Amino acid sequence: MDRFAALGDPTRRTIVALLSEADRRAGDIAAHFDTTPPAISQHLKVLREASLVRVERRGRERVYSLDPDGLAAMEAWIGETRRAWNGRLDALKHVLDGEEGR
Amino acid sequence: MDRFAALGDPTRRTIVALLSEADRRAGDIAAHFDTTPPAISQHLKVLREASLVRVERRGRERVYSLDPDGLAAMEAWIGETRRAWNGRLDALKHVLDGEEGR
DNA sequence: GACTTATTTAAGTGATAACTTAAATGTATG
DNA sequence: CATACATTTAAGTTATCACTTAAATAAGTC
Repeated sequence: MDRFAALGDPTRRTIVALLSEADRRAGDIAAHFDTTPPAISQHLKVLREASLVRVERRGRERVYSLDPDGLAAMEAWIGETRRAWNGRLDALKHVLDGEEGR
Repeated sequence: MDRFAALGDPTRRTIVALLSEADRRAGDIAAHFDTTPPAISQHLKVLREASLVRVERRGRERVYSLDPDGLAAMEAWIGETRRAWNGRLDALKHVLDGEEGR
């Protein structure tokens, strides 16, 4: 599952938001939801594989933290796409202003 | 289906990229893929409902264009999430520098 | 070392998403 | 106005996803 699909699930998006505030143990993350720990564990696996979060074993606990690289890559894709569109808009403006030759 | 889920599908992401380059008729979009026109039409419906693209009827054709507001909202969410994380990082740096009281 | 605690892995189920073909809608054209 | 064209809607199928419960793994505690 790619990064965008990973963030397509609202539960996973909430997890990412939680981790943007603070690193958290798996159990603490699960406590934020109505679902069972295994369900959250599976979501965390998806986020891990998408390089959106990282884990660190600490004793019998696992502490999750945000992996900013994954989010940065998504933001970059969207930003580039928007910039391409904006570029077209600017080109149109120039035409309307009679500046197409410059 | 929310915006993030809409962009979770690779075909739809390609459609968005195509529309960032130029407005296109539904049939031209479909021609870029191996799938049938109905499949693309369904993808376009999802993108429309997510406010990621817009349609304009032109005779018997429908011209699709990017709706930058949807992309902007996604970029904003990611940006804010990343900023929150960076903020924590900065706070940590201050602590390490012995500036936690300021 | 048995027992509890934290988390994951396994296996199975129901919902949904993406595709297909066929039919419907609406517009241009001879 | 009959026919072709562009696109969508409908209906059905298959694969995938998110969930559940049960079992496994691993690390602390008495």
